Amino acid sequence: MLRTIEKATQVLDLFSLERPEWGVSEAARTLKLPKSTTSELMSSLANQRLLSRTAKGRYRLGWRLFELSQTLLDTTEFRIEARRVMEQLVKTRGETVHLAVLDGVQAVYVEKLQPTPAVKIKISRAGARLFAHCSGVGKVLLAHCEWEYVAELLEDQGLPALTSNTITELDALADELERVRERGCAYDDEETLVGLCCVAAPIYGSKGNAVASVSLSVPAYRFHSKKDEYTAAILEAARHISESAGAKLQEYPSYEMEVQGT
Amino acid sequence: MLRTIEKATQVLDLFSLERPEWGVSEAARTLKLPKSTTSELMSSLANQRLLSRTAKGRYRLGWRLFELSQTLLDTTEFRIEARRVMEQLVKTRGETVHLAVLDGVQAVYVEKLQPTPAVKIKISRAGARLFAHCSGVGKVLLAHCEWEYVAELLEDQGLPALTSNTITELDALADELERVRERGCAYDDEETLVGLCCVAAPIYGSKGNAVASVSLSVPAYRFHSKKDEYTAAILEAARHISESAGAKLQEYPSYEMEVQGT
DNA sequence: ACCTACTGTTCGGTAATAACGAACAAAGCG
DNA sequence: CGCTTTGTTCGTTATTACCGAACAGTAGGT
Repeated sequence: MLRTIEKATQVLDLFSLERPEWGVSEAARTLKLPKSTTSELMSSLANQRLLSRTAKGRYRLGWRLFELSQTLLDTTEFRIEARRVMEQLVKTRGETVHLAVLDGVQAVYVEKLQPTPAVKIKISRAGARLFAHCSGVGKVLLAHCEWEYVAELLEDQGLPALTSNTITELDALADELERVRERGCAYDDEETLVGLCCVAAPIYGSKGNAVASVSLSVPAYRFHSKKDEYTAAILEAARHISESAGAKLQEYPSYEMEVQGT
Repeated sequence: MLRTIEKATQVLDLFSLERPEWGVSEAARTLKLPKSTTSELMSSLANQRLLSRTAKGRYRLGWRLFELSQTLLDTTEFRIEARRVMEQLVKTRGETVHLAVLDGVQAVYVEKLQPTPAVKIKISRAGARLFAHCSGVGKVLLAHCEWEYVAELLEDQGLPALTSNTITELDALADELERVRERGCAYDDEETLVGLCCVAAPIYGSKGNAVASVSLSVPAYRFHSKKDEYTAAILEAARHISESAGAKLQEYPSYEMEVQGT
């Protein structure tokens, strides 16, 4: 583990929605690093365009992060088809749809679509990281990993209770994941947020492994009566995406040269 | 300049649309670094989730890049309003619209919208980096920087000729940028790609500085006859975005807690 | 089922280099 | 104007990233 890289990402992680701009001194204080060290770190990151300098010598996140993120997205096979199916799902069901991938032992929202201006779930957003043990998408993705791996990482992180329904014991989670595998989808019964339920289903890649998960998030009072209906819908959506995921590989053909347009 | 960070970004930059997956040995050969060094680099980046490991011990870009990119986008004031105006513009004009920011001495496309399935400009995409001296958006952004700064950076990079119309001399560019400032917009007369023209206008931030640029890209044969019309359209669009950009700062109010949704 | 050629990772000793505190100039503010 | 705080620079010390070789595991070909 290279310490410079560790520190560099600590710096990058400072930047948030609430605090998108940092000075060297503030950062140094927060990270408890010497000012000179922090200065060199941030200056180097800025040279690489992972940070950008503001007029006043302060720093913001740099656009190379956006570039890298775009090539990540554009080489994620299932994303285009997933988006198509998700739009369809939002239209027919009128509920919020999420797409997430597993990153370590946490899940990351890749996409979020919600019915135009209806009941909005403000809590989530694309790029947000969430606990896997208490979310529908998270449980689906964990269910398709080797348990040993999951257990080890979860021991370090713990299973914080976000609501009274959250599963907080490793054994209980193991049982739950077994059920998820059996029935082919996961439910979140107000385990993350009181009043919010969801169904999530796995998306399989060309090699048959679960690469992502889609979910339908519905207010609790509306969810239970139509549970089966929602379940069927998300399963079908996930199947559609999975089927075209393998084939979608051919849809990135040449992209030819790195010619620049205007 | 910390060498570890320099090497880390060299590694990150390996990943592209054509080559989204790299092994340690391949990377080491390409970067001309010892295999062990490269292994530690990539392994450390993976620990920080800037890379992710595939099943077979190879590497892909990591989802933390997406997270960081999203907070960058979500804290870029003008983006939401820009998108709204751009959609409008595509609808009324039926031509491709770009949004770009300056990053160093190059421009980066932040957004690209094109009329549904019409004549597509395949050359550009969001996240792409392009030479500033030969593109509409690029010239607009350069025009609003201090010339000394621009000149210095351009000397290092040079002014490669992408077509016979490309400005390749620093003096000529200085004159051109002066014209851009005077008339308030920049033209790209097949300077990047033969057959493609565009008009670009600056977006001003709350402090009156040019923070981004929007452009309208049109095939040459269609452009010249309607040049004035397109110019008026892009200027108005840019003005709209600029006006709401200052105010848009208040639209990110609390975002409250980092509660996680499902 | 073999063997070969490759993969990614581990391990120490060594030399390069990142860390650090102090001194610096510049900007912000009272 | 003077006081504080900003970001950057500098030179020395000790940390630490580098490197080659040896490692275990896999894929491919015979």
